[in-house]
Amino acid sequence: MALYESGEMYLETIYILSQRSSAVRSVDVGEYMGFSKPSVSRAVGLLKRDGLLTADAAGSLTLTETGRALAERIYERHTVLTGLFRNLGVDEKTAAEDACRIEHYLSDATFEAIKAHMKKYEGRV
Amino acid sequence: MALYESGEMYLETIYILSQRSSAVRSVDVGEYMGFSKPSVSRAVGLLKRDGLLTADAAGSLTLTETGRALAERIYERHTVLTGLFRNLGVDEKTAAEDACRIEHYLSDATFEAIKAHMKKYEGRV
DNA sequence: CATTATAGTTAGCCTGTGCTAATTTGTCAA
DNA sequence: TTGACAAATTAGCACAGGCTAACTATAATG
Repeated sequence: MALYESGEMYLETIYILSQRSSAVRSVDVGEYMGFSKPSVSRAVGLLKRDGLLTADAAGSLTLTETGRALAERIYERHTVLTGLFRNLGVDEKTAAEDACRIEHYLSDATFEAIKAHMKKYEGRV
Repeated sequence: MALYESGEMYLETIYILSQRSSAVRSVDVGEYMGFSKPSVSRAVGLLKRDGLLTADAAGSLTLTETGRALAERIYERHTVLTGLFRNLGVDEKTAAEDACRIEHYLSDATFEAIKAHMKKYEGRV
């Protein structure tokens, strides 16, 4: 049950939308990500199959413990990396876009090193 | 003629091998990257079609101006990113592996910011 | 000369992940 | 009740980029 970039992006999106709204449906995920309904439908089906989320009768999506943990992991990477790039002088939008692309590919070791570095400099520019 | 991660990796590999050896053949590229001969054959064919490299009768591969420029761009990203991670305390191997994965996904803006930062601290740990 | 090893290509398969078209399902208003 | 819209699904396509199997072509060696 390997999780690829795509799956991580869906989890992260559902996690973010869950914090803004009481109910997250597939159609909301598709709109946020700019993907078609069938693409979301399949992706959600795979995540469901892999035990990372559940859907109630109304189509409202809820991350499982495992799913939420994975989503939080990616989301933390997203925020820390965005912060790193911002600190280096990159504009907010570009920083977030770059973080979004590379957040899936960093090893734990490297991410932890970046995080430690950011912590050390937090509060300063 | 969009160049994807795969194409960039092949160019970078050919560039690296070219600096170590007088002649680089497809089989050398495959061995270095751990890919099969047919995979290399197709990739090289695409790069040839796109004007990024040429092959002589003996099968020796040479990057064109455009191809070499692209390879150097990626290789620079590789070295700078590896240096960044090393500076943060990541071991050489992991730093290089991570650099290898994300070097394709950074915007120019973010990479230039990282490079400027590295330059500022060069000579120090 | 015949055999064998090496290099490259062709054909075709698999998986991930997007898409459109068409269909089902469910709710809500005329 | 029925017609319409919104949400979701199914079927099937495209493309990137790996793979194996099998073939060809060339070079080296007994």
